[in-house]
Amino acid sequence: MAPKTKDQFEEIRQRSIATIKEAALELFAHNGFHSTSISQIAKEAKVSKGLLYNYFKSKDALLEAIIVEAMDNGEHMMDELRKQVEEPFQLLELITVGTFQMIENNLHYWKLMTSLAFQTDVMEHLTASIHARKDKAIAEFIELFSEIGIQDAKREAFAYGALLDGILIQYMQLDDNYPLEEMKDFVMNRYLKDLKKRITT
Amino acid sequence: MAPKTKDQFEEIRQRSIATIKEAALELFAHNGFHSTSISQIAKEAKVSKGLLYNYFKSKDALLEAIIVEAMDNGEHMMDELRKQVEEPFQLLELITVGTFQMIENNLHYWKLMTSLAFQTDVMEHLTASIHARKDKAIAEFIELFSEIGIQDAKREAFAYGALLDGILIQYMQLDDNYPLEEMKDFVMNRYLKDLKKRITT
Amino acid sequence: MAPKTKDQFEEIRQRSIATIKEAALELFAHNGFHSTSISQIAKEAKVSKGLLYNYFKSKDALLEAIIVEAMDNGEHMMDELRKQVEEPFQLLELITVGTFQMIENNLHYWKLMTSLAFQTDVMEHLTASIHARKDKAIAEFIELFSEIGIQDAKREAFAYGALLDGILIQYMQLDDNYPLEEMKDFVMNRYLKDLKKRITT
Amino acid sequence: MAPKTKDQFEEIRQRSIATIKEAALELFAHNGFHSTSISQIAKEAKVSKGLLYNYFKSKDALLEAIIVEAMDNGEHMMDELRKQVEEPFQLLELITVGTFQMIENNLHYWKLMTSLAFQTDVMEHLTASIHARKDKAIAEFIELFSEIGIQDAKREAFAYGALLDGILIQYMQLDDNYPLEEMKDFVMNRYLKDLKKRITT
DNA sequence: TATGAATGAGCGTTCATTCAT
DNA sequence: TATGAATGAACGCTCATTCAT
Repeated sequence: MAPKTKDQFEEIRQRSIATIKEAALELFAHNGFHSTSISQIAKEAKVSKGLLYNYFKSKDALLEAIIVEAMDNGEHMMDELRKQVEEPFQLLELITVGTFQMIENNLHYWKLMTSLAFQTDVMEHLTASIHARKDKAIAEFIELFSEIGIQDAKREAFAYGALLDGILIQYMQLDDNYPLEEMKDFVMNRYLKDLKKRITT
Repeated sequence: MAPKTKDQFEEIRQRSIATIKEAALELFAHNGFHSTSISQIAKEAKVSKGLLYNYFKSKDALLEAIIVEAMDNGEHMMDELRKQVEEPFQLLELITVGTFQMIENNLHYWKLMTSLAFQTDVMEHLTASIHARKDKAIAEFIELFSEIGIQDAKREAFAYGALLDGILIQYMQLDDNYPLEEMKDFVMNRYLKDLKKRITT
Repeated sequence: MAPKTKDQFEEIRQRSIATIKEAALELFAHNGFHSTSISQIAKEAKVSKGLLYNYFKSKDALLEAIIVEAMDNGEHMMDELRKQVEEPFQLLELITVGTFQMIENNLHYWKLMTSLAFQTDVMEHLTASIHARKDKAIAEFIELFSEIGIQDAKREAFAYGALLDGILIQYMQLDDNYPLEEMKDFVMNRYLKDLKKRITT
Repeated sequence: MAPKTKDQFEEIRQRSIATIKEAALELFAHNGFHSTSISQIAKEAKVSKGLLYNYFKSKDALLEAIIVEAMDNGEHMMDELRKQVEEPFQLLELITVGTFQMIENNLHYWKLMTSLAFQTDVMEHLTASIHARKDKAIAEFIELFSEIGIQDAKREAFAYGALLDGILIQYMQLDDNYPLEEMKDFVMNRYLKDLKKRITT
């Protein structure tokens, strides 16, 4: 007879929200944002459309929640790495390896994120906070190059970032036809080695 | 009132087709593929929806025609460059400069192409011919590196391609916040210089 | 923790019911019946939707309860006036003044009531009791004219009622653009005066 | 093989628009604006929902079109009356009779209009032009009283308008229980007669 | 070749109502 | 008594596509 406690409700809420986000991510990633309907998501999450709208006030808001969660995860990973290693060059290496792993482990998800980044019609509805966080990440990356002692840190940071992004993007498009291992080797054993050589001298 | 000749009809056809493709490209580029309706395209092209469907059997087919035309233009540009310069390294430099120019001159268009490349829901309807042509372009690019005399041509070609793609993609996303000139300078005066040094030695 | 007595429960019930009705009236009056949702009412009343449905079996029933309460209040006011004055013509004057005051004090509320009176889709679900009470009020009004000694009481009562209703309705629609004071003066100092003259002669 | 002519298209358009407006008016009047769905209207008009939206960009716009048409008709009627009679008092008599006829002939429609006038949630979406036209009608009505030679024309015009509105509103609510014929007689043979007496003296 | 009226499936979204606790 | 998660039917609206002319 007694109503459910606040904690019980909160647990139910969180479970539903998580289920819905998982279903949405799965479908967005495989079929694209525009080609995925709310009905599909609700069905995949085994939940009514109405409930979905209890938790997310629009399809855009649902997408945004997913993106924000992903950014949180990414930032969390970075923080963890930073805690584990003090030495900045080593940190850069770890970040590089970690980035490759992230994409390989979740290819569909990153394809989604990449496509979204270029779909202005979708992105312009997302809050400014997302852009702010991207800017912050870039600044931190440049700062890292600075700490390493690289001359012209900004330029080198952008160049290195471009190289990584380029590799990952080509990998996303060519899949198994892309020589990912070779390129990883190139980055770790050539590009980064060269970079190190230039500092220490 | 005189009956039109076959040639006259053909000319009308070609003009209509071109007008429609231009209107569609304009709208797709600025508003996105999914956010652009056939009605909008027809109105922009000052043509009826019926006529549009006379020439393109579906929205997807219209998109495909646009992409194919763009690839034709790109390939044509490459052929022209190849005719103008014999020396392979100089050709690489020209291709690099030309690529930067292309993106800068038509930012919206390239954002569209890039976003499409990652939207599996749209791309999977496009014919295999597109993939074939992309593969061919990559092969030719590797071949160019080979001609230049670079060791490990495939790896270096991919790396260079990744660097360029990465720069352009970051530019597309950051717009005016991106240090494009610096990065162009980096590519032309550092990366390519280094590359050249390695051959001649 | 002591178990509540029956009276305590009843008091809680009555307080909840009153709070809900007040919240609903406020929202119906300002936003309209169809444009007000049960969720909004529950939130405004700081009560759960479930509780609301404990007390009112549907949205329509809630509306009906509000209307019935309003009619009760109106009838109560009339009874009070009748107790205070014996002389019928004076009573008519008081009723007239009171009616103007009622509408001026609660414009939104009376707009709601008026609009409802013409919305067959809403009203047809309300019980017959409302119509019965309206008929009774009309009969009493005619009776009052009869007591005053007016010839052709029914006709005159309807005419006077129409005049008042018309003024109030136009006031509701024109708001500040309506010469309400002038019209009140017209009713009290012309129409009623004429009426009186006709009796006493 | 030839496309339809402009005129043919226009005729088709006008026929469809008229059919849809008729169906919508019928349903709005009997069931209310909010309780009538676009689907119902489309079905009643034997037309697809899509076509309805070809001609009316929203449900609100459809309602507005209906109201505007009605106002046009009303104004047209007034103009016709004005052409037929020069003498202002006689014109007032004709307007009065015409108004009664209008409401009697189309009771459901006027119930709709009246209910809408009090539903702020619906009305606020309608253009200002409607309010402007109402203001103009009021001004002309006052002007007519002025021409008749009535002292205090504004006040008398408002009072007479209120009386008519009041009668019609009560008639709309009481239907067959309302002594409409008696009230018409009251207006024509008492109220208007009194009015006339006051001028000529 | 060319038109645009017409369709209908499906979209994102809302909301009165139910129910386990 | 009291909660709010959950439902699902229905809503207003869009749009790729068809077709008679």
